[in-house]
This record gives sequence, structure tokens and C-alpha cells, in this order.
Amino acid sequence: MTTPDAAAHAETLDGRERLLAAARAEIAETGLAHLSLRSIARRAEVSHAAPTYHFGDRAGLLTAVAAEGFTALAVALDHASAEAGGPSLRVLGRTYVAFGLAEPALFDLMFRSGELHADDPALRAAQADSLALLSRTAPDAGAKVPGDIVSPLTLVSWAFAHGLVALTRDGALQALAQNADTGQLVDHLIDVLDQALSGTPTPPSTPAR
Amino acid sequence: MTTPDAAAHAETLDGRERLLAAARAEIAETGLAHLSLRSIARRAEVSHAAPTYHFGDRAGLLTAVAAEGFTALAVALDHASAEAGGPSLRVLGRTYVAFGLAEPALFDLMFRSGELHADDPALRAAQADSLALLSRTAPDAGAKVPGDIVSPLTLVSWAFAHGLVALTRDGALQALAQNADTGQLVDHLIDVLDQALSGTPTPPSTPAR
DNA sequence: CCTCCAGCTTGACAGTGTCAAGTAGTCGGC
DNA sequence: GCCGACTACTTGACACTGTCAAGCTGGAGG
Repeated sequence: MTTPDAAAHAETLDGRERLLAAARAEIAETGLAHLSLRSIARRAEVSHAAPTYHFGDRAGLLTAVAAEGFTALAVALDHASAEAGGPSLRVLGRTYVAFGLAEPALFDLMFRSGELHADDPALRAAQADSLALLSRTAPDAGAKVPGDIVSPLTLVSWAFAHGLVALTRDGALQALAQNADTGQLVDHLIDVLDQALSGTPTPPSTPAR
Repeated sequence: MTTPDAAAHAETLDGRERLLAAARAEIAETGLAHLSLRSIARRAEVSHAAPTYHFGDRAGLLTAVAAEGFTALAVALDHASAEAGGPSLRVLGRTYVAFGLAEPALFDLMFRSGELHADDPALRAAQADSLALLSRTAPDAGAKVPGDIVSPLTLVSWAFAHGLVALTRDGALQALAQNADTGQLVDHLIDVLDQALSGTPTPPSTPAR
């Protein structure tokens, strides 16, 4: 079997894991724009062809990193809803946005399907995990569109949170709300949407100060 | 002066314009992942170094294309709100999403600030134009957060529309709502948000069939 | 006619992803 | 105790990329 079974010899981190760790670090530090397999290999102290050997492809390595990202997202969502005593749109939205803003380049990569092997089974499984966590909300509103798995409210919230991450990451929000703290603004916007979707017609709208 | 003044000789499309057109075509056809200056130059039938000469940089060319994209978006938003007899969240949202889905790769590029010269004045101007068009909505709700230019409702809608484009482009929505038509789903979601933000607590929710 | 200059081209270079071939170490079987 | 087989790489090569320096060309201005 080729399954690593990480605790077998357990002494040295093998090349595959070192490459993954190096890739995560390199992505977090230098972003996706100027990312190269060879610099990752140098950081992991392996030869320049080692990434291709282990992952077949540039897209293969990125796919593995993205899959790790999705499972990390799933873990974060799970923890957050457990702590809050049950999943809610607000908690999940906040966690989703916080995750996206904490590691923007990784989050970006996770949705760049053009540079990944989108049909990789591990990636698909990790994606399905986090999506299942995301759609566990809103027990009141059943799926209205026939044949859907998740409710429209969940989709709306998801799209909003996703866009919020993207716009904040690219500096679009900062350009508009210049003198406001971005974190506060993001929180406020989540509240606005949450209260709008909860049915409360007009939000009380008391900003922090 | 180096300003082109396009109608001066007016006969042949000069190299700069040909490169821009070739870049747009190449981006639309092959996407951003495997885009290369040299293939763009080949398509424009100029030498491989011509892009660097005109735009200084890979990021320079991409920035010019992105700027064109923003002005095209501004034009689309303007036309749509003029046709609808005034800007509304629904019309602007639909137009924004339609624009993003019509040319997904271009839309993607426009927000990849890591691969652009984000401080380029032409890009900044074009961005400001389309953002001004976007924020012309909601005359009822003034900006609540002090120091902001646009209202929170506009920001929420913008983030939602932006995320909707991203998720649809990457196939995330399709994976969830399998047997529903994506276009109809997107329209429905826009309606849901619009009605939630308008204050109508529960949308009537009559999907097309 | 000479000069200048914008608008390229040609040629080179370092860096990149990928592939073929080779190699050190480890294991199971005889 | 030795022999293949297999895993986990490395080394070397190739085509391709973005960028830079230098050269060429045609037309405008003096």
C-alpha cells in the first residue's frame, strides 16, 4: 500500500509532507501570482523534480493544498458552530469570512478551479465536507426550489460571504470605506444581511460608535 | 505627445490596440491559467517583445485589459439602469452578474490585484467609474456608517453579486443545485436578496415552473 | 540632407514545468 | 546471503516563458 500511515516510522517527515508544508508556506508568504514549483522544492530542500514526482503536475500539488484548505475550513466551521451551540447563518458567515481573510491566498487558490484538477476525488470530498457544514443552517426554511439540496437562504448567504472575502482581499471595500475599520465594517455588513434574511424588515442599525 | 488620437492616420490598427484585442481574445478563449505574452504576441502578429515595449510588463498589459473591462462594466451598468428607468438593486445586480458570467475570465482578471498594477491611474479611474455607477442605488437608505461613501445595503448587494459570479464560475453552485437551471437559480437568488433587503419579510417565491 | 525619435525586431539570458533516465536504499523470497 | 523488484527520489535535458539590451526602419523637423 502507498498510504502514508504517518505514525509508522514517524521519525522524519517524508518528502511529500515536506513539499505540502513548503507549498503552504510559500503561498502564504508570496501569494499565488509568482508561485513556482522550484522555489517550493528549494524550501523543502528536495530536488526540482520532486514535486512532479509526487503530484504528477503543478495542478496536482495545488490540488492537494486546496484539499487541505477545504478540510481546514470544514474543521473551522464545525468548531465554531459547536462553540456557539448550534450552526447559525451569522456564526457560519463570520467563520467563513474570517477563514478567508486569515489566509487569503489559500482561500483564493481553493476556488481557482482553472489551476486545479477539479475532479480530483480528495478535493471533491473535502469540498463536499465543508459544503455540508455550510448548509446545515436554517432549519426553518426548507429548500424551496425542487431538486435542490440546500435552501436558497443558505446560497444567498454563501455568495455574500464569499464575495465579501473577495472584495476585501482585493482592496475594493477599503477603497470605498476609507476611514472605517475594515473588520468592523465586515462585521456590520454580516449583521445587516443576517437581520434582513431573518425577516426583521429594517435593522436597528446601531454601528459600534 | 504619445496620446494615440485614434483617428489621426486611422487606417491600420496600431500595434498597441492589436495587442489589446489579441489579449482579450486569448483570455476569453484559453482563460487566465495558461496565458502567455508570447501567444498574445503571436496572435497579434507582432514580435514576442512587443508587449513588453508597449506595456512595460506582463502586469502592465493585464492592467490595461482590466481597465477596459471596468469601463465596459460601467457602460453596461449605465445602459441597464437607463433602460430600466433608473438604477435599482435588482437591475444593477442582474447586470453585474450577467457581465461577470458573460466573460468570466475577464471578470476574474479585473479583481486579481496581485497580477495587476493596482495603482495604475487608468485602472483606478475605470474602477471608480463602475463603482460610482454601482453605488447610485437606494436613494432611501443614506450611508449609516460615518465616513462611508456608499450605503451598507449597496455593499451587501455588491458582495452578494460578486460572490454569486465567483461561485457560479467555479462550478460551486452547479454542484449543489444539480438539476436546476443555473440561470434561473441565479435570478431567483437575486430576487430573494432583493426582497429581503427591501423589507418584505418573506418572499412569495414562485419559481418559474 | 542630416538628425532625431517612436515603434518596433532580433537575440540573448535566467527561470519555469515536465519528461526520460539513472541511482540509493529497502524489502520479500529463495 | 544474495537477487530482483519496488519506492523515492536525483540529474540532466528540453521547450517555453518574461525581460532586457541592442539594432533596425521609416517618417517628421530643422
